[in-house]
Amino acid sequence: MPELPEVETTRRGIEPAVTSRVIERVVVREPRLRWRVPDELATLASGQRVQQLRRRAKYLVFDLERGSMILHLGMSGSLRVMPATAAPLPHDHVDIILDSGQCLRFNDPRRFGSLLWTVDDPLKHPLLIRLAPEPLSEEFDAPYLASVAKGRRVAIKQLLMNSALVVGVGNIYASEALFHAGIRPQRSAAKIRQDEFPALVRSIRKVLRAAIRQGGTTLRDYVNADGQPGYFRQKLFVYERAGEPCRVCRTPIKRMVQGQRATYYCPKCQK
DNA sequence: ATGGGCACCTGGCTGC
DNA sequence: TGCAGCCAGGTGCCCA
Repeated sequence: MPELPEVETTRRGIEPAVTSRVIERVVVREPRLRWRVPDELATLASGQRVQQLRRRAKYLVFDLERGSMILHLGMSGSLRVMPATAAPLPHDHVDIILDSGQCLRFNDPRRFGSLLWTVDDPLKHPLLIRLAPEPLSEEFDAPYLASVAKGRRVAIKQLLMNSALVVGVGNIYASEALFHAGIRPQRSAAKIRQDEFPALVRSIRKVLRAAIRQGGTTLRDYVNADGQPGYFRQKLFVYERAGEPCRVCRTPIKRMVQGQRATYYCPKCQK
């Protein structure tokens, strides 16, 4: 599910409810997520005040006084703020119960999400340490993208989804950014011209920022901290629009498969 | 080092 | 109505 805009929307929605609150207890109803939720997490996190809630790529990092929780929403996860007394529904795997009487409830039908614990610098965690720069940071610019694309024979769309090179861009926003940059998804990264990188970087940033403004994209499962969907779906130019007219030139949008993932593009607008 | 394919899991939809 | 088959916002791991 969630790509950077949905994770960032979740972070912003949850932050006011958790920052400076004490975690009273953690209820793990289903520990079998992508990685088993550590048995000791509930005990170690309980009684600790939340110092800050950060996002790194598609991970949420809850920094406590001693240790951090690292949470990933996977494909179908969502995190909501609600009264701790609310009855749990199917796939409500974890509750983080706060001293405010509210809880953060983690729901994830497919269980591709994860909830981990570390007492070290969370950014040095094995899952986070190799992540590329944030696409909305200054570090991510045309010379950077050109340098990581150099000599890479993979398709540019798959390169954009490689978290060692670019983070936060998943299946929706890779297709969307390439549309706005006028680049065909199947072109080899090595064959992107130098003069195309600035437009591609601008498109990635523009699409991610615009999606955050709309509260992300809801296709199926995703809801924000208040249980509301994101509204960026209405602003998608190609994703899940196969056969429909391009919003710019009316040519039917095409669908193809790359690396076992659907890719959408306009055969006329994208070269 | 790079790239391709598989695995993990549940649920919704399509078409026979 | 039932059911097989396909598809879905991610990503670590294994293999060539």
